[in-house]
Amino acid sequence: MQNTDLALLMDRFMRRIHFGLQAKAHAFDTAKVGPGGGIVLLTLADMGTPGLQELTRRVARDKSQMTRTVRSLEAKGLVARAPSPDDARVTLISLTEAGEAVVQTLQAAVADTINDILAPISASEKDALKAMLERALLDSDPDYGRNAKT
Amino acid sequence: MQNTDLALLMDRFMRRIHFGLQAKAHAFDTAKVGPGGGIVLLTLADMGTPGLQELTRRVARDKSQMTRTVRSLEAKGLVARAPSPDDARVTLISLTEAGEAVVQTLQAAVADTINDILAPISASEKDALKAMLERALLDSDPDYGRNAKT
DNA sequence: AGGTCTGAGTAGACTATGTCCACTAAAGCC
DNA sequence: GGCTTTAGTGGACATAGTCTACTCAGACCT
Repeated sequence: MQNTDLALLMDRFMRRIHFGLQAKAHAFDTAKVGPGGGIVLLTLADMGTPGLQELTRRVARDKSQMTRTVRSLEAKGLVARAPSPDDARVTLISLTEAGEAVVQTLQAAVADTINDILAPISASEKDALKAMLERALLDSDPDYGRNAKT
Repeated sequence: MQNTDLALLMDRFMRRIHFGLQAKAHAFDTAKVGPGGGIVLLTLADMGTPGLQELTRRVARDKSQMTRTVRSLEAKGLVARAPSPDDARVTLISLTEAGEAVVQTLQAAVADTINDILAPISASEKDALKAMLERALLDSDPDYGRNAKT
């Protein structure tokens, strides 16, 4: 019943990744994107060309913060923003060529770090782990969105 | 090879927990301990009476930040600090009665939230998940598992 | 039409965390 | 005794998180 420690384990796991990446950041974070920007870029690679809100919900961060993060990425030439043709309120965000390139290095670095940490875990277990998390997250994507006020 | 998305999944998972807890924080965070303090308290419940550095390593946070977090918890009467009899440099940190009580509520709230999210995952899978993370962390972290409280 | 409401995005202000680095003091070691 | 290491503290600064308020475009009326 004590699932509490699962949260602690995950927290430690995330930090482990964080430090692992940080240790070799100089080698790949050429665009000086930082953790926040990195997550956004990777997510973007996964989503295609979402609106800012979709993106915000996916990475579960605050609207206004996402505005700022995206702006900083735009300033670095890694993402582009364009008004949606369907709805003039939404801004579509997409990776630029340069952004794609950065994503490649990021993915390599992250995969590398994770593989280090997950070394004692077999490939099939890794898949199971991933599938589990996917299933849990897919199931309910409720509006824990701040500002959602729905 | 694409283990990158595992990191993204975990990140989302953690945030889900975070927001889940935040949503009902008013109901249990009577001591207004916040996420940072909460993790420390829970870890403390798990470790017993570690020195500040052991604790710092376990939660993988910065030394000086831990000093501050612990001080704020001490100010709230949730933890106590005492010089180690063995080594005058180390300060041992322990939960007070009040701290234990808070830990109880925290654990209940966290377990509750996690169970919500992990609803589509069977109990045995949860165990497997936990075991996997434990194994991965144990392997590369010499500090893990020490001072386990009876 | 005009009026009102909702949803997307931006901006500001403030708090909390994270990160770096310099510093004191007690051990530990020749 | 001097020299090096280790635990903890404090300061300064950067990044991320939170909350509120605002603009503007669609949607939905009648």
